[in-house]
Amino acid sequence: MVREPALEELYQGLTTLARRARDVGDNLHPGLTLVAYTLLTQVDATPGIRAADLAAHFCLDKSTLSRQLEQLTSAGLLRREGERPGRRGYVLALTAAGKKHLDAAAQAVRDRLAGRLADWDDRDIAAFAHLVTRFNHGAGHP
Amino acid sequence: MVREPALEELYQGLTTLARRARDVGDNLHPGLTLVAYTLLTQVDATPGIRAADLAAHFCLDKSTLSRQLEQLTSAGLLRREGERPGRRGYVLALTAAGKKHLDAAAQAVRDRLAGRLADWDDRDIAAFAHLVTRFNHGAGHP
DNA sequence: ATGCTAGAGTTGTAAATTGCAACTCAAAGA
DNA sequence: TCTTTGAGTTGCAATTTACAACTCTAGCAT
Repeated sequence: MVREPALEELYQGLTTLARRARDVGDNLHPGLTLVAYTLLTQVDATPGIRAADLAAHFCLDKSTLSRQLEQLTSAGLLRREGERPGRRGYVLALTAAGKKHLDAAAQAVRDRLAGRLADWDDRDIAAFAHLVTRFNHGAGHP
Repeated sequence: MVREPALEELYQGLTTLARRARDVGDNLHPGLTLVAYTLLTQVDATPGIRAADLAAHFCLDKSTLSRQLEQLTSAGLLRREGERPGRRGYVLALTAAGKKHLDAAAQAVRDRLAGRLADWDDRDIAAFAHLVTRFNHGAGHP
């Protein structure tokens, strides 16, 4: 198999990435934890999303999400909207403050990331982004 | 800028990856935590590596590594060898048992990952692996 | 309608992962 | 020889997470 070495390299790279995440996250979006950033981003990108959907997306326990969403809610960044007919639970949405914080953090992320990838060309960045997205799509529902 | 949307997609993908890491790791290499797997792999791949080098590589604190290496050592997977002249600290190396566990885990990883990427072609996998590696190389020393 | 089932969320509890600060120890260098 | 500095350890606390047991209620079948 030609792909075996590549699989190994890939997994090693992904695990390294994962273990560095806290450090990178702290540097990249000051003021917003990695947890907060990922949740706000996902809520913003997925209208009508509920806590259970977030749990499935990130492969986390309901209880973990419950507590983290509680924090964001009482911080005024997130809001629980009414239910949707045909589905239980409540729908999540950003507050105006949440949207503002997320936008600022996203801008900071783009700037920092652009700096770190200054010597990459546009095609490589786009390819990398698409591959990561594709990888994440396949995962989570094995 | 054309790259702005790609940067955003990339970072979102990377953070999602990071937050799923525990779950993925548990599934991928049963019996070895994500921490243990990453450390053993790195020690195996980098002869003469020391604790401080690992800390730098993973952007973690010395104390974190100290404790994690202690666990692996007392589990009989890792061994502290003598010092190297001109450099302080001691050199880490896998024991026979550590090598055996790591090899088994790596095989499991390849199998599982191959299953998850069954519909990818070899070129995409290789490209993904190289991009991740390149990204990790750039990071950590800003 | 009535009642059962199952999905959504919360809370109690415990474990794992990590960082910071203060420390010891010994090697490098002046 | 003596000072500096790098490597590692330990005390402490915060964060992140899972599992289990619970409540509540919407949806379904009878």
